[in-house]
Amino acid sequence: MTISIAAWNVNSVKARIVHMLDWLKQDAPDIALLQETKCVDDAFPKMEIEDLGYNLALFGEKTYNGVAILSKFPLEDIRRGLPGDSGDAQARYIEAVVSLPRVTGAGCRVSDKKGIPSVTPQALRVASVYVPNGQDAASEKFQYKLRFLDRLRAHMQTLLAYDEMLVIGGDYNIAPENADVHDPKAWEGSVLTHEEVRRRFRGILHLGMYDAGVVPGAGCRVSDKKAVSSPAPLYTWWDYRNNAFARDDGLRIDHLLLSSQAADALSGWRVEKKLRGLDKASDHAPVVIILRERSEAQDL
DNA sequence: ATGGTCGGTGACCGA
Repeated sequence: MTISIAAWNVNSVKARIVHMLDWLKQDAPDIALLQETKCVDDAFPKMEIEDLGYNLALFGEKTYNGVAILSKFPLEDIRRGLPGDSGDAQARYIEAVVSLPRVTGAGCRVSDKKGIPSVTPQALRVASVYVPNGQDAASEKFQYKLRFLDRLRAHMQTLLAYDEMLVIGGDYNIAPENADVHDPKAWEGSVLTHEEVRRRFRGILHLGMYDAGVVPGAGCRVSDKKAVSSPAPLYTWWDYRNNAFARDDGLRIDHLLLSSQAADALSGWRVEKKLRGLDKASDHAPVVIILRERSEAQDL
């Protein structure tokens, strides 16, 4: 059994509802981490999504930001807001524990010798994060971005101490390396490539979070156990302006960061680029990872 | 609608 987890900045859930429902039907990710839903929870199109078999955890606000978790499995221990600044009212972080059904053996046993049912929960914690863009390196918004990243790092440190499968996905608004940028020179000094945000991204990796989009020394992971030796850059965001998508003038700024326990289960990573090419597309494409569930043999 | 283009909002702001 595998589990797919997607991160997607939808740029308004209401403007994207048709694309989103098509995607949820066709791609059917088990878990979807959404950003920039841009609506209050009461206005979120819950029913259409629930009808596709998803449980929802929402943290929205009017006009700006807004994050959500969609899950085919039950969600528990839902927490809204990133710790570290009680005065921060922006809806940019939500996390939850996903109860995974874990079928032991070949899946045909009803119970083990103690009579415990064969389907036992396995903890997976997920979070959807929308890191501030920062606007301009000289602006107050950029300082907020840096403080937010410091808080995110501190919170990740807390979560990593739980020693469980952890996936924090979303729009980080950071292109970690020049290889993640179509034209690094043109983006030099921008808030997406700024050395101060790249330092903080590296600081997060140093804690022990793994970037699912990177195989050390090999570039991007494209599918199960097939790392390409000289991969084409795989971007996740293309500006609406300047015909950027047609020129593939993009950046990789959406990421799924994994604890080692989750990274051990990672078997695939891909960008759903076709969604960016549709009419009325979001400016971001979904990023999807595949986790394979632990087998009994690996537990021993 | 401050250049380009979006989306939400409400007579611009944020990305």
